[in-house]
Amino acid sequence: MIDILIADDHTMFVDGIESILEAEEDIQVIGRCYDGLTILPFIKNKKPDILLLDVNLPGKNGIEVCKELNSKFPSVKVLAISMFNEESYVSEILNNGAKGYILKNTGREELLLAIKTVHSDKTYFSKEVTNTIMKGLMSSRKNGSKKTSFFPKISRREKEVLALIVDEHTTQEIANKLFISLKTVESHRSSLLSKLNARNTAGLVRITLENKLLAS
Amino acid sequence: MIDILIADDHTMFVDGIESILEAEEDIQVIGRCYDGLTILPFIKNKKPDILLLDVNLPGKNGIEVCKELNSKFPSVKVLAISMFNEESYVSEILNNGAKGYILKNTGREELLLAIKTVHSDKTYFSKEVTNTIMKGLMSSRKNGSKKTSFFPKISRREKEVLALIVDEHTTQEIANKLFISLKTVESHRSSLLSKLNARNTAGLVRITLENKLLAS
DNA sequence: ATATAAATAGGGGTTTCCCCCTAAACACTA
DNA sequence: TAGTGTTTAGGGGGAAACCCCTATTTATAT
Repeated sequence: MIDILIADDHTMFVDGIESILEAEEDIQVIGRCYDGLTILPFIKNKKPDILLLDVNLPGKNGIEVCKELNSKFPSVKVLAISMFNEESYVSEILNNGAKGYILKNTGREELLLAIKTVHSDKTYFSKEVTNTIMKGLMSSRKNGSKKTSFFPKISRREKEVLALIVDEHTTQEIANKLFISLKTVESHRSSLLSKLNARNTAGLVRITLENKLLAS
Repeated sequence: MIDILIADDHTMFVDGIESILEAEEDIQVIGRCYDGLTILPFIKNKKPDILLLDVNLPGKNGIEVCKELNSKFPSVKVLAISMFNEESYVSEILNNGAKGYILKNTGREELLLAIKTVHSDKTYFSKEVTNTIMKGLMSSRKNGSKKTSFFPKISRREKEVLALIVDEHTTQEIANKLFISLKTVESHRSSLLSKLNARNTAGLVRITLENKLLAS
């Protein structure tokens, strides 16, 4: 019997997966989480064999959850599920211990196959995801991993600054709000300009919104 | 018996809804479409009572489908389903004949209620969606405008300047590009700031992208 | 344990943005 | 034809952004 915990904020989707899995005799859904914060407390009580984990979760996103899980409860295998076939998501959650990654547009059969594969301690990636990873690898080899649509990690503080910039605050206002010096904020701004490959504030805002860099 | 056609590109999601609806005796899923292009041909053959329509569809998006459907097959009632609780989506698809709008994070019970409500020729909106619409209405009343956006008209030249600002060009560069004086561009910038009620360039870009002011 | 990255902060300088003001030429339209 | 809005353009000034540089302290990861 494979015990499964589903974590996704879309109730309808959770219901759907559950309905699919109900038909399977050797699979059992032992819990549902609708945000990132309730996952770890749940796992402290009951240990599922597999966590079906949405990458984009409110509260605490899937990547962080996966990271913590991997260090605290490494016996729980994570199968990541996402709407988005984006190289950044895929590589990041894989680097944090996920055993598989499938998209929400994969069917019933593939879902079951993925669960069983991951349960037998192998890794599973759907075909589209594999392609994406390969493309990502290839482009990073070509350009030395700089230019193409993938951004270096933006730190926690940089994100805070970025959010305030997008929200029309000036550097001085941001400094006051975060209780740090004007120069420090300027420092973060300049890191952001370079990391996001932007020329000015306009670019910072555009790139942030177009790539949903603050979503989570 | 209520005949239903599901249109969503996420197979797993379609399977899920189908599993939920299977348990209902008076509801029958008569078809599935995984993109926008196959919906109308399907409906020419079999006429469902209700179309569960994802707003974001590949091929042809939900709004266009809804529009065509409303003129060609007005007997088919559209219940829109979306990941996103965004005012623009909601109002647009409602203006094109959808009878209801629910989010993908609504549960099994609400899905069934929505289907039955729409089938009895009434409209159904989930609570979150209702809130969004109300907010949209209120903000548009505040600034007193005509249709979709609640901003004063932006002139042709202003739009050109705005587009270049969003594209990270400086005032001087814009002046060169448009063969006008620096001061003229500054003049346009200042009109834009005041018309869009922005404090600075960051706000200009954010408001432009969030309201899709350059889409047209 | 020791690189590596992040967060902090400063000096000093240039460029760009934003604001105030005015004002002419043109185009639409009531 | 008078009025409204658009596009053009200027002077002058202050604030903000951007750029170069260095440098310390503190997490984090290998």
